[in-house]
This record gives sequence, structure tokens and C-alpha cells, in this order.
Amino acid sequence: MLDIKVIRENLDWAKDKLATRGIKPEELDEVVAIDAKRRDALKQSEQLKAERNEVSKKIGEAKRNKEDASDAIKSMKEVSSKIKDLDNEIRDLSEKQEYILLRLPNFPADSDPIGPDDSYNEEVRKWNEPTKFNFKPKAHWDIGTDLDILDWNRASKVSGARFVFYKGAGALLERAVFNFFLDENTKEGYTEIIPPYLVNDASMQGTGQFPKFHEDVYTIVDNDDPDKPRDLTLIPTAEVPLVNYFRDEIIHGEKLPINVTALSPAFRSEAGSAGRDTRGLIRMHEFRKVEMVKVCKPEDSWDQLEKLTHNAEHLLQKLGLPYHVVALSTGDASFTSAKTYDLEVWMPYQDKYREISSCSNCTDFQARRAHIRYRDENGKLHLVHTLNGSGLAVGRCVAAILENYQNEDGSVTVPDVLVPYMNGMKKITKEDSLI
RNA sequence: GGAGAGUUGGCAGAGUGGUAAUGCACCGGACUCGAAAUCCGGCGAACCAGGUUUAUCCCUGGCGCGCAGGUUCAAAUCCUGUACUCUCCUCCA
Repeated sequence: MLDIKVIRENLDWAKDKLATRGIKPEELDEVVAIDAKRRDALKQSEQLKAERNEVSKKIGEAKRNKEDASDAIKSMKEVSSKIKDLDNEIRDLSEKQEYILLRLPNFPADSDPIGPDDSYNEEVRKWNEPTKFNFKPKAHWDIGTDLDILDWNRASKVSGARFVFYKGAGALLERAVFNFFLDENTKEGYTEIIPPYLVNDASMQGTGQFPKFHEDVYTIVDNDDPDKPRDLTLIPTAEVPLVNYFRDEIIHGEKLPINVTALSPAFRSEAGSAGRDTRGLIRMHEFRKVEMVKVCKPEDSWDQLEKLTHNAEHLLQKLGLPYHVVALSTGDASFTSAKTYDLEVWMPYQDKYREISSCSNCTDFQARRAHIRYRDENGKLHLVHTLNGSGLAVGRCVAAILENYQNEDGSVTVPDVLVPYMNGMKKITKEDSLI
């Protein structure tokens, strides 16, 4: 959430910044007008309350002295009724103000490429050249089906579209990948967490998914009353529980920066993406992801974003997967982010790079929503900055391994770093179906 | 799922309608060569608004006893709803 004071005091600047993210300037005019009305009513209410406090004190004294106070009580009755009206007005205005504020995206950083969509994204750096083949590379969904390690038909029977069964060496590969990620992240100083996979609405609002993005997630309903949602939603990313772990808390300054990592499933409805990436592991309703979250002091967050991005890149480098890093444009970056680097891995069949990690500095945007603060050495409180990045999306990584490490005979070579995690298996070959 | 108890500052803990005791901790001072002990003083903090500055500081007021409503001139206290914690019972991996 943005700070109303910043908007109020830098209105033109705020309008320019948010215009690059598709926000109309009139929205800011409206919220500032509401804020002015609200503060005006608040001022009146506070004056009346000061009067009431003073007179009430006297009424108390009079009553103790068994004196008559009925005149004062009568006039205070009027004052109280005025206060009630004003407070109702204030509540109403605050709700309107919050309605708008909760739906405004974060201010983009000055360094972000400006543009409405991903065509304005800028490549920052590239690692290795795209994998070359002396045969026509297959799509990972065909590789997986032919090796009988991915089963799409059974998944569509059991669950529906955008689900999959991993089998045998496929399941082992998935497990190898996330264990490798967790081990590497831990070595880099991240503390491993196993969070809850269902979270309440306050948490969804704290990290910015709610109230604006209800359609993107799966919320639990009561079987007795399906119209009534329970206060529980399947996490779309481990970022939600990891950041909300600190919600409504004050962190000691010495503990910052805090680095945590977690493997979790990620549940996404993929509303509005019908027809896109209908085959393969790229776009699933349920996939596993290892997430990294950093909580730090404001002055550190830009350095921490670079570190976070390098941590994610390091994983792809160790796996030998070609990728490039892209700075997202103002229009393409996510709602909560001030700056985002996407890591895109090379996918040979599609002959292009595809997102496998998204590393964002959310500055104080989530911290303000979730009330996460720290106490500095002088005892002062400040909002923290929060960062999150995938390290990495597991399913997409498996897809990239299958495609980049495929051999002409249909087998897939296991990347060296994963061999120990695959119980020594160096190559995945077609086996007789065990089931 | 059933029954009961609880939620008050950094921590402990009192307060059943009149505007949040007390202790510990913490900060400042005295004493001391120094420290401890002792004594004196300060101290709930966050948030909001206004004034003053505009990086802070400071002043005034509001607010503030899990959260949200209600009753009242006045609510930590009474009423309603709700979240969470603990105990017991029941069930369960």
C-alpha cells in the first residue's frame, strides 16, 4: 500500500509515476480529495472529543460531591451525538480512501524501463548461448510422455487440465531439483521454512494478492454453504506465508537482513490464460516452487535485490541452463513490486526464453500493508523493505532440463549437480512401465 | 465437535462505570577511584491530526486494555459478535 502522505505531498510526482503503470491521474485526485475531507472531519471530531473529555471529568467530580450536573450532561449528550455523526463520516471516508489505496500498485523505481507491457522489458545480461542440437529437439511434454515419466492423461482424468502425474524417474527428478535448490539456498544463508499452504485473508492482503486478485487463487468454501468462503486460501506462492510470518511484528534491527527459503506448492486458477501454454509444465494449476524472501532495512534493499537475483542465477548456472535476465517494464512488473528482474531460461522446443524466476524489491509496499517494522539503534521504528524471488520454479526447471539435456535417442542426461540427488542416476531412459 | 478459563506496556500483574495501580526491566542523575547496592527523578508505546520545523526534536489534542460493534454525559469495566491461546472431554494421521 502506498503512503497517503507521500501522495498528498507529492501529487504530481505520484501521478507521473503511476501513469507508467496505467493508473489514471484522476484516481489520485480523488483519493487526495477524500483524504482532505477526512482530515477536516477528524479535526472537528477531535475538538469535540477534547471538550467532552474535559466536561466529563467535571461531571465525575460533581457526582462524587453529590452536586447536580444535569445541565452539563444534557449538553454533552448533544456533543456526543455530533461526535457520533462525525465519526461515522470519518469511517465512511476512511473506507473509501482505503478502497482506492489498497488497489493502487507500488511506485516503480526510477531505473525501471517505462512502457505498458512486456515488449518494453530490457535484457540486462545473458548467460551462455542457447543450447544447440544436431537433431530437432522435442517438446518436454513429449519427452516426458515418451519416457513415461510424465502422465498427462491420467492427470486430466483425476484432476483436470493443467495437472500432471510425475512418475518414477520423473518424480525423482522433481524431488532432486527442489532438494538441490533448498540445499544451495541454505548454503547462501537462507533459513529453510516449511510454511502453511493455506492462509487467511489478512495474509493475502498483507502481501498484496487481496483485495484485487481474488480470481487468481483458490479459496476454500464450506461444503454446507458453498457460497460462503472460509477465511482460507491455497497459497499462490510461498511468498505469502513467508512475508506474513512477520506481519504485525517489530523486528530488532540487528536481525536484518533476514533471509528465508521454502519449498511449497503454488496453486493458481490461471483465470484469463485460457489457451496459453495448454501443453506441458509451463502453466499449471498446481506446481512446486522454492521461494526466497528477504526482509531488510530500506537502505539495503537495492543491494539485496541484486544479491537475490544472483542467488537465483547461481542455481541455473550450476544446472548449466542458458538464461538471460530481464528488467521488467513499469507496465509488466507485478502489483507490489518497485523493480523486478525476471530470469528466463532457454526452452529449445519453443525456441525462446521463458520465465523461471521473478525477483522483486517490494520496498515498503508490503510492509505498510502487513505492519512489519524494525527498531533501529536509536529505538526508532521504521517500515522494513521486503523482497521475494523464485529460487526457482521447480516444474519449469524440470521442463528446461528435459528439453536442454535431451539426446537424439529420446533419453535425457541428468545435469552433473543433480546426479547425487538422483541416487547416482546419470541418464533417464525409457523403461518398461512399472505401473 | 462439546465444556470451561483467559487475552491489559519490553516482561510480570492489579483494576466491576468516573478516565489505566504496582513490581521488574530500561533511561537520566546522586553517591563511588570505578562498579554493585542504595537513593532521587523519568518511563505504556504505536498510530492519527494540528502547531512548529520540515531530517529529526518539541508542544497540544485525539486515540489507546485481542479485534469489531452497541449502551452511557462517561466503558479496560456492562451488552452483542468475533479471532486467538490454554485446560478438560470426544474424535483423528
